[in-house]
Amino acid sequence: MLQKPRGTRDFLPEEMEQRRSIEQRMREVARRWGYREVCTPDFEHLELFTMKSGEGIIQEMYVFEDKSGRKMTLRPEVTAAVLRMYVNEGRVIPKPIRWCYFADCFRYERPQKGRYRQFWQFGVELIGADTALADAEVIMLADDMLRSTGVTFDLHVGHLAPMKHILSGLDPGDQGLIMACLDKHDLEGLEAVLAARGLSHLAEPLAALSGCRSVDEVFEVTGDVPERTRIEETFGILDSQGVSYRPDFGIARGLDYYTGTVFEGFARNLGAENQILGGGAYRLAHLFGGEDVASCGFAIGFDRVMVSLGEVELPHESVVGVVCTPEARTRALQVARAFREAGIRAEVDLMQRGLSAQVAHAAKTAEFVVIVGKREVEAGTVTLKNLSTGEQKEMGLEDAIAGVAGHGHR
RNA sequence: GCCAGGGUGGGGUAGUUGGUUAUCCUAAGGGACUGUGGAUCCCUCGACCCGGGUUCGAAUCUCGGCCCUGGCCCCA
Repeated sequence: MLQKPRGTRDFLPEEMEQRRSIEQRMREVARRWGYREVCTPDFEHLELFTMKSGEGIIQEMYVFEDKSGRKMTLRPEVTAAVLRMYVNEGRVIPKPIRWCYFADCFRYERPQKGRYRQFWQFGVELIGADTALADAEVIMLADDMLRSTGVTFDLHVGHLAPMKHILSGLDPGDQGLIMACLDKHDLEGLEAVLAARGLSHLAEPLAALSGCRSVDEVFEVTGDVPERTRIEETFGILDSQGVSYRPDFGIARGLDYYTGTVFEGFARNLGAENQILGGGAYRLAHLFGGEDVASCGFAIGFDRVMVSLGEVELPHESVVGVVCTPEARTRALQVARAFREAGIRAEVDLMQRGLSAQVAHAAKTAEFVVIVGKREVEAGTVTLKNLSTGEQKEMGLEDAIAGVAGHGHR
């Protein structure tokens, strides 16, 4: 049998309905905050992503040549494309620009729990507002959106300036190593790296920074930094609005293009792949030929949210099985149409089953059965049977529709 | 890329000192049953991940690959 490609999934209707339901909650939150949906191509010029993230990412993307020999790739993320779109056609739009997207992305990596080669991200980008409130809004939106799904998570918020201040003057390679240790809160590894480079005097401030649980403590470690006022204002807004988060000034990994505020979210009940949110303030537009513009955004790992949530309860939907005898088929199709026009899901037998088998089948898949046979055709009625109670009654079509509509939601 | 554990009908499983036609449950289709229920009974459909090796004989042993699961690395 032909297998699906590695790291991809098929979704049966039951799972799709759950996914759409959670997606809809996220969309609704984005809408309320004024973030309008955009869509970019599933594939882009390879250059778009190498410009943003370097040549090293090529091995982790689905790269191909099109028939004209252009280097293309399936998108591994959406932010670069949104900023390209902004540079291409968004520059004349009044600022700030609030955009969101829900899109599948592709990365050629080893699959594991919560990590797939095709996966979905729900993200937002706020473009053109360079204020503390802009950063805070995006964080509050991320928090609101994750809460709407019901996922249990921890929100970490930080800023890159304090760490960069301590590390200023070191060579970039060493900075990277040190930041990786801090990001993992690996203090032993940190000490080893520092000792090997004769930088042991940095161990104490870096460890202190990693342990900071409030903004005040950060500046006790670093002293004044130019970004201090902005940082204090951002965190102050979050505090004033009762956002539940943990200050984390060790956030550092994989964030080369972030410029200031950074934040991450972690699902509490997932294993190794538990990060469900990543975002921050960045500047990218200049890479794609635009004027430099401040932006802030995030992406939610939709599939991980779904793994974390497990089974999602869906609203009840009444289903009607329309059952008929052969001579009543024309009338039965009219009856089914009338139910559908009233917004009720109605299904007819396609298998030429006998009446008994039709009812038995409906009992597996529906709450109601509407029987249309010779008797009903002659009387101009239908028989409505409630399959959960077993009650049945012959009545007019309008009454039957009202009876079903009054039963469930939707 | 690294480590570990796994792959038997659509789903779940039994079966490995190598030995007939591979077990059971479930789902699906049909029938018993031509105007009324998921029961019952009967029938049908349907699997040893792929390839090489050892052997008279491989689901079982062996090698390679593919895929899945958990962890590491990475994570734009």
